[in-house]
Amino acid sequence: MANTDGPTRERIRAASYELLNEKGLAGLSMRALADRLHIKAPSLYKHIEDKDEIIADLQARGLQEFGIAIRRAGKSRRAKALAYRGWALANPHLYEITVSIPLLRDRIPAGLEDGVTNLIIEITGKDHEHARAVWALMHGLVDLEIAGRFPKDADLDLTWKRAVAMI
Amino acid sequence: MANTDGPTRERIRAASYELLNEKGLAGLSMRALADRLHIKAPSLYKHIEDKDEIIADLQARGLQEFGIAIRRAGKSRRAKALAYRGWALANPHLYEITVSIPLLRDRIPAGLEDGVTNLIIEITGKDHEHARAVWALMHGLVDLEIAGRFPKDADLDLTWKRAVAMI
DNA sequence: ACTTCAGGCTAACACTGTTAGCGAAGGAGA
DNA sequence: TCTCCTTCGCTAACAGTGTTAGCCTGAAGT
Repeated sequence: MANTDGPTRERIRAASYELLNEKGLAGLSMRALADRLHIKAPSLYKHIEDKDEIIADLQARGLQEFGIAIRRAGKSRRAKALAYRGWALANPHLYEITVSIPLLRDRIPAGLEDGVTNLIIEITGKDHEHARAVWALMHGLVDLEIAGRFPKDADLDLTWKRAVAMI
Repeated sequence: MANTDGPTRERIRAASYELLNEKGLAGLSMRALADRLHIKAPSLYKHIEDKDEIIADLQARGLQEFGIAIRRAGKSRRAKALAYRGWALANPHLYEITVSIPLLRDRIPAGLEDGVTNLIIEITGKDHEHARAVWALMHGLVDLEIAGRFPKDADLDLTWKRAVAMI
């Protein structure tokens, strides 16, 4: 029987977190992960079900840490918005894994996604439709910035200032 | 010598366009592409350099068709915004290939990316910073919608109405 | 008729996630 | 202590990915 909750499993989770942050989503392969733990890739499957379990775990950690960062930020909409950008740029791979591949809803703790969504709604203080637009605005800015879609000489600080003013 | 501009190359381009729209980015493999042309995968390399050439070609077509759709829309900001959403939802895979993987700038026609960027700036009629925020807003809305991040019961028509009002 | 070459082909390589099955180490019970 | 069973490593392998090397055939040019 596979050990799905032992100390090795915890080490796998920790190593995958490091690997993601260092090498990005594309660098997160089962063999690279196994190398880091000085075991062979197939041995990972004695402790976890499949790669999606690792993905889901990282998505959950991403959502959680993101939520904490937003909560910690100052109360003003401006502070929250800058915290959004700041966290995403500081953790681009963690941000990527939560937004640019399908969210494995069945395998992350219930309520986690809603918790983050509600957090954004609280920030705006208005209705859900407005909150979604604000969320989309911040997500779009970060996504385009990380993807390098804005020209190098773009003044993104100023762009964010304008964006916050639009809210 | 490889034939890099013959009729077969044109057929490869056409087939890759179909394949992308039918099966999505994940379904666009060299072997699947070759199957559609009734040849074997390695034979593709007699006509093209590598897969990135196909990706770049599709990104260029995406940008071009997107630009046309936006230009054709009514002059109002609202009409333009709805055209943005409409085109992206009607061509999700083409939209995806232009925004969710790195844009192969060195391999798409010069000026194409700037053309689309300028188009968005024209829509807002304001400065670049404002235009970028508007672009991010629309991109974010579409990206989150395609990724299924909004709840099923979300009224996205209304969300877009609010978003347009924010512009 | 001879040569050249475009454009197919198969075999293979390095990579991906994953499964089957083997073997050694350690603990539990007689 | 002997035996048994579980845990947890391992290698070999499979199907998939993009890609390269090298072979062969048919057609076109001189």
